[in-house]
Amino acid sequence: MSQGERAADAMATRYDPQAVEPGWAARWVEGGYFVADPESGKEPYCMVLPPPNVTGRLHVGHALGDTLHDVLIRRARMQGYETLWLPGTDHAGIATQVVVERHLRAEGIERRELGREAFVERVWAWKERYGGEIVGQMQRLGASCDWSRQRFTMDEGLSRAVRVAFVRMYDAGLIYRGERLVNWCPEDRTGLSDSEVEHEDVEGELVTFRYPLTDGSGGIDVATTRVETMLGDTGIAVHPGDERYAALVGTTVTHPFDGRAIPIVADHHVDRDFGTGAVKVTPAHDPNDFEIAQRAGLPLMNIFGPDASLNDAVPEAFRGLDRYAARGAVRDALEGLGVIVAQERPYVHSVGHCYRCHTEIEPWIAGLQWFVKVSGLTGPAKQAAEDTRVSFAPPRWERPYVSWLDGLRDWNISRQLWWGHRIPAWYCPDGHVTVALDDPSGCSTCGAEIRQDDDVLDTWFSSQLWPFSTLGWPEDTPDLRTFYPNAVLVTGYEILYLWVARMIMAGMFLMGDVPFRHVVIHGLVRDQQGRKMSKSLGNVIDPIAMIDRYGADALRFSLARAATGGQQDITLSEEAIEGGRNFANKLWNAARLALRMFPGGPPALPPAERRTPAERWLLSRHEACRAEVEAALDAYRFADATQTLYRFVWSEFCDWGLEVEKDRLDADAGEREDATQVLAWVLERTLRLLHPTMPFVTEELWRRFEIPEPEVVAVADWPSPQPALVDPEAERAMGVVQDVVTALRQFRSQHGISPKERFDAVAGVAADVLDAVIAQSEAAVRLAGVTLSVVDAGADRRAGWTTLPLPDGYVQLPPGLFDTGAERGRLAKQRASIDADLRRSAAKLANDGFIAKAAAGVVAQERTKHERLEEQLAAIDAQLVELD
RNA sequence: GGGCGCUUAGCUCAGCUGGCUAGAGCGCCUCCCUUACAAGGAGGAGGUCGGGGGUUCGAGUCCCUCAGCGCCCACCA
Repeated sequence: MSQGERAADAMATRYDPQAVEPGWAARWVEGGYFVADPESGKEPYCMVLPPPNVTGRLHVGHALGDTLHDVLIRRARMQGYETLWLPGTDHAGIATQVVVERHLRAEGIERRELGREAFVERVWAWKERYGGEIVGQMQRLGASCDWSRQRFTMDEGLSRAVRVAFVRMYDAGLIYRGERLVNWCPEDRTGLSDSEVEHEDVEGELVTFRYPLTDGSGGIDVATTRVETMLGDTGIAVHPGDERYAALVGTTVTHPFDGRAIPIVADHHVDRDFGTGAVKVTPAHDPNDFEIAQRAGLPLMNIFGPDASLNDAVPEAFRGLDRYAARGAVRDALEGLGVIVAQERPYVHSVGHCYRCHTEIEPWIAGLQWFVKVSGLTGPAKQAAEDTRVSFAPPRWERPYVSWLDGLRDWNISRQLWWGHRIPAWYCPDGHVTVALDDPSGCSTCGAEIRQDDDVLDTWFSSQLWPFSTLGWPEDTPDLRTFYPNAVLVTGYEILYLWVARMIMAGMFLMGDVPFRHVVIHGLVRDQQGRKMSKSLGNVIDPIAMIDRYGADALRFSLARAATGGQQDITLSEEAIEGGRNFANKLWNAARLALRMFPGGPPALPPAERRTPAERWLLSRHEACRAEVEAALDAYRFADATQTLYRFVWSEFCDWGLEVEKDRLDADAGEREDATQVLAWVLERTLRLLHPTMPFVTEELWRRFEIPEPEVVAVADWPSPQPALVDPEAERAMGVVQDVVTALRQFRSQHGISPKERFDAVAGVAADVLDAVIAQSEAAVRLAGVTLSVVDAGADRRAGWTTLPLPDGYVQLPPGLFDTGAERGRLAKQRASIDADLRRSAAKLANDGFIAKAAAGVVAQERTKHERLEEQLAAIDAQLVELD
């Protein structure tokens, strides 16, 4: 008994992922296969992991992204690139702060009581304790990251990068400080950038009420969805060209609650046709009103505190009310005054919400904030896409990217949080600003004592540096020199603006080059009904539970197969993952059979003249599969690549290749060895093609080949093209064998003939495939359960036998095997179908336009088809006559 | 208001530059525990390709239009 025999015999009838996956995950890391060497001289291929929140756990969206990354990087590694997939985590300012705050509150500890320093310490402790979880989960998934290069957005190097970026942008005039209305989240108590605000339609109420003119000559009607803000109105605006109000511009109205005189101003922003054509202006709580006020010189009147309750600027009766209570109170008060003109309800309008806690955003003056001046950054970022230095897959994402840049407004980067990169700006009592790389000891202007800005930077400010800060920037490191720009960025479309666009802007400005050459955009994972996965719906698929149940390969397979670029999102179900598990098992068992007699070592194909037609067919099909996988992955068509492999393994290698070769595996030594080598050769290469998608099972099976070098398939060569294996003749011959077998099986099934019952059959095949079909007839005999003779289709047919027409030949069966009536019915049905096709074909050929205009090949093909159908029809008719 | 995507079998989806009889997985029906695999094998049923119009010899595929679903962007008082 050879070694190979023992290995195969030792294989269980079922593949058990749990038994093999942890071992390989550990072995890969121990072997250092994923550790990049910037000095290797090989062509680089680098990707950075979109950093998950440091406190996060792996969800199925991560699993999708990680799988696609891993498919690309594992293939690139096998292709001989110097690969680096750099992992890490994000400090995720608001999200993490809120989590820790909530946790502390449960212990009865309030953040503010704790104080800034102590609180930040607590967050660090939290991070140390729970931070690494997602890394372990990614390893279970098989992610081939270079774990030795793991980074965190707040580690020392990256914090330095943030400072350098800030200072450089400041020095270049791209960062400034200003007082503006910001998107304030009253729950998280911080300002947000425009990108962090999610607009949603909300049912509200449009109230129209009347402001009395100060001179007592009447009133002016204004409409609003937020009546409570009238407490902070400092103006009324009308369109400059609106004749209805022209005479009133320059006069004032009187505020009904506090008697303030409020000027009526003209502004082009006002839409004459909306409502009454007059707008109340609340500059401190509405971005448009803020701008109108700037233009008209109206004062700001802040009526809310940080929690969005009314402050002391409003009449006493309203103080302390939160904004929703205030809305009702003010409306009632107006009602009491009898000045409400109309109430439209429900009135649907769009309202901004915090992307973290979903609280309604309150436009608010939060003091001086830092902004990134985007006008200096968008141009190169746009240009990079337009001249395809950055390309998108699918390409349709380029347009939204460009138009987002076009409409971009300055980016508010100040966050009123404690967890994050503190803004490197210091202020002295005289108001001088010091921005410095290293903590300064005094004001850079006057030397006075200074105090650092209390705020931290937007999390995305550090994220935008990720493709180069993780490589060592601002130091000029070997990693940075070798791996920047990254080859590919893989991410979901939901952070195209938040993250991708900003990395490109930052990369162009700070590095002078794009951060990555290709952006691969994937969708959201939804459940089978297309619903978003959510805890409340109970439809969340937990990737770790799936790995426990079906194995990581099964999960990866199902995700890769679902990742079709066509539609926006993908659907996933547990059944789909089960399908992946079944496939891994199929592969396992195929190997169990194919390697039964395999002696070990690199498989070697026997010389061409010793290969059977079926073997030549299998090799040809394998090469076609290889080429298709290659093309699909080059184009980031993950689903196509996966599906192609699935089809080849299951429907070709297993269903026909192995089935036909079984005979030879049982034959005597020479034949058996040849067959074993062919199957092993194909299987071994197929494992390599499959490895990026299903790394564990392929590694486990590949090991059984006992190939001395390399030690793992993870670093084996990616299969190279084998054009010499393309063999159309063998494909045609094997096609005929398949047709013969299938026709016989159909016949058997349709007539309820037991699989155990053997009968005679004659296959008539074209002269040019005759020898090849004869060579495979033994297999055909076994697969169809008949005693088969193969003859030239041109020879005389057996009288009295039933003829089953094939696309390319026929099969004959002896009489008396079946019920005549049933066979007549079967033939009649078949005849109808063929007749319909024949008519369609005839009509086409009778069409002069078709003959004249269609490509010659198409016409010739149609003629061949027509002839074939005619022959088939004739055969059936003869058959029917015979039966009568 | 602007833009994008989707609508193909009971379900989830493929169908590239228009051209064999529109495919796959799951589900369903029949038969089979045949020594690689019952997480399997063999066979089968099931589709007016959302509606309408057009271009073309020929349309699931290209164009127009209508309808429905989903998403993104927008200063919708």
